[in-house]
Amino acid sequence: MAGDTIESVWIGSRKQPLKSPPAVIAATLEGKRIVRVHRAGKHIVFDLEGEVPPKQGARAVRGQTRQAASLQTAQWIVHLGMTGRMVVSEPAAELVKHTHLIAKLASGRELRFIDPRMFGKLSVHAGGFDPGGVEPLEVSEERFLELFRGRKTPIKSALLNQKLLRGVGNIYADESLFQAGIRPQKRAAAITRERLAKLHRAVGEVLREAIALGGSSISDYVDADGEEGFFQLQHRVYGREGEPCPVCRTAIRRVVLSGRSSHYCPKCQK
DNA sequence: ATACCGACCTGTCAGC
DNA sequence: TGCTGACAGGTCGGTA
Repeated sequence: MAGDTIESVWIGSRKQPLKSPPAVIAATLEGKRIVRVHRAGKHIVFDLEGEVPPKQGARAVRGQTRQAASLQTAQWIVHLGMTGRMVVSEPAAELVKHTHLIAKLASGRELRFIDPRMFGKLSVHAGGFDPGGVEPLEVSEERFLELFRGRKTPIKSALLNQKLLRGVGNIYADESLFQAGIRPQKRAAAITRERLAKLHRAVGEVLREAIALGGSSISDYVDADGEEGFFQLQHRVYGREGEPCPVCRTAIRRVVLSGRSSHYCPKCQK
C-alpha cells in the first residue's frame, strides 16, 4: 500500500462500523497518499499525507495569506473486530456481501473493508492516535510484571485488557496461559514473579509463531491478499474442549470468564 | 475504581 | 426440511 494514493472512497449505507462520520472519513482519505501502513495493538494504522486543499471550510478568512502547498497529515485507523477483513482487490473482483468501504487507489487496485458482524471500526485522526497499553512483543520483562502487580482480576481478564497489553485477544490469551502453565482464573496478583516472567516469554512465543503462520483462520480471517492463516492448526487448547492436552492427555476444559470462553488443561495449568 | 453482563450484529452448526 | 439455541478472533456502557 505504501506509496499508493487513495483517489476516491465509497462507503456503504450501514453506519455501525464507523466511529467517524462517513463524510469525514471520505473527505480525509480522498486524495491522500499512503505513506506507511503499520499496526498498533489490534489497530491497523494508515499514515496519510496530502496537499492542503485550496478551499478549506466554508469561508476563507479575508486577507489571510495562504501557506504555499503545505502538507496535511492524517491517520486512518481500522479495527477488524471479530469478522472484519481488509483486502486488496482488482476492481473487477466480485463484490462480496457486507462490503462497507471501497477505496479506489491510483494504482488501479481497490482496498475493501468487509465485515459481516460489523464489530469492526473505522476512524480518522489528525495524528497522534493513541491505542493505549504496551506492545506485547516490545515490552520488557520488568514492565510486563508491573502491569499485573496488585490486580485481583483473573489473569485472563488482565491479558485481554487492551489498556494494559495491547493486541492480545481470546485465542492468544488462552494459548499463552497454557504455555506458561497458568490457569485463566488465577488472580493476577497471586502469580509469582517467576511465573509471570514465563508468561511474558510465552506471550511473545505464541504471538511470533502465530504471526509466522499467518494468524488463526477459524471462520473469516484472511490477510490483505485474501490468504488464510494456519495457526489454528497449532492451537493447543483454544477451541479444543474435551480433546486431550498435547502434553499430558488430560481433557481440555472450557469455562466462561468475563463473558469469554477460556480453554485450559486442568493438570498442566495451576 | 473495579467487575460482571447485556448489547451490538450476522452467520453457522448441532440437536430436535 | 426447518426451527431454536448456542456460540463466534471484540469492545462498550450501564449497573452493582
